[in-house]
Amino acid sequence: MAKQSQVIARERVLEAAERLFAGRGYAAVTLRDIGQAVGIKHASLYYHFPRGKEELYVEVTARRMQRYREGLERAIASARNGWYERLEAAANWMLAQPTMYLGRMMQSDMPAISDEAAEQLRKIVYSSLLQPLVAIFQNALQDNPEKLARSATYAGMFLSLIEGIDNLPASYVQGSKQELVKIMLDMLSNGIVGK
Amino acid sequence: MAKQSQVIARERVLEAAERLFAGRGYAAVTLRDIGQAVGIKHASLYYHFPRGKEELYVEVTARRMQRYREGLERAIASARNGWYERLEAAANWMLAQPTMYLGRMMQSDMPAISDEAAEQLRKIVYSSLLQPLVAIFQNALQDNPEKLARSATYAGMFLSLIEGIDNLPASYVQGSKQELVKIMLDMLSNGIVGK
DNA sequence: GTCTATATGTTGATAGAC
DNA sequence: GTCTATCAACATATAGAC
Repeated sequence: MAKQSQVIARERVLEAAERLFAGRGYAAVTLRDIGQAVGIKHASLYYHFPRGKEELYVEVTARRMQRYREGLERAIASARNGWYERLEAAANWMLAQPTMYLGRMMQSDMPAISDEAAEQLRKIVYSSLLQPLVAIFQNALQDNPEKLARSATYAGMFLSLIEGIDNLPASYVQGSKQELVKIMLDMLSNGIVGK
Repeated sequence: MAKQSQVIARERVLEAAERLFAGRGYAAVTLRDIGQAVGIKHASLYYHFPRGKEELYVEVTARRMQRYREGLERAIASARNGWYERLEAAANWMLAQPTMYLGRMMQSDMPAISDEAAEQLRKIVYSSLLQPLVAIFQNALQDNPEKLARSATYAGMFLSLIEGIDNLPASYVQGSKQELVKIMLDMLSNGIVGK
């Protein structure tokens, strides 16, 4: 194939790799898969990413998380100014995205790459996902110092619940995702059982 | 090595395989790893499990989940007879076990095995983890038909929260796991923010 | 029951031509 | 920039001796 612009070729590789890694995870995607998706041989990938698969994975994952964070912050900012509305906007936006596979990322992909790369990515992933949510809780809990200090914990719980909605089998979660978000937010507001 | 009792040899293989698969997941464990852990060559594993790695994985995972369910039910039964105490007992018991890696199991291991095996295991996993929890919610919500119908959803949310506690990085969850359980249960009782 | 030997496939990576 | 060719490493799995 004819020589292409350096930037364009590299960008096409990044896009294909991002789509594949995000969908199947680190180990299940081979360099040959990525090459095939772009239309080049896998050996040619080393021209753009001399250090190979891991370098490619780190770069696309970092990129993906940063874009995710931007989208999440935008979705939150565009909601009305109450904590309920902001959490609802965050949840609905996240559930409208392709599944994040956070569990696989943390429990399967990270252990498969070098410790340094994993540590770097873990920070990016959690700051991208959690910080926008932490801000909502901090704002909502201003009047309650004890709970305010637990904003990060609440944000983590919220994130876990979102992930759970994406993962639980359909047979266990009757109703649409939007309805589940309402149930979830109702729980965060008033509790389930009442003590 | 001398010939051993059929049952004993097979059992030793199962134990080693279970420990390895539970810790590292399906793809990251090789038959050589399992053979080495037992002290035999990997080819010998085919004597006990003629259909190879996948058969071994399915058998140990099903076994593990059934034992998990028994332990969970026992922990719940030994708690005092309120929903709060039962959920607390369930949570603390689960967090005292080795990490389940449910996300990895569902998002990485299952896609790596055959569809039939995956479907079979998914049912076992979710029934083992969720049914004991569903029973608690059903009991607690008897007086509220609308919420009672959502018992499975609540149980799923509870499970997601437990998983989340196991997964979130230490920097985001100050405090011990027991304290986190209290925070979580307080949220399930009364909500976080109050509407 | 466990061994050795081997078949067969896949993977990430490198070297060098064009 | 992309190619072909090749490599070493490692995987699952099978055949047959002991």
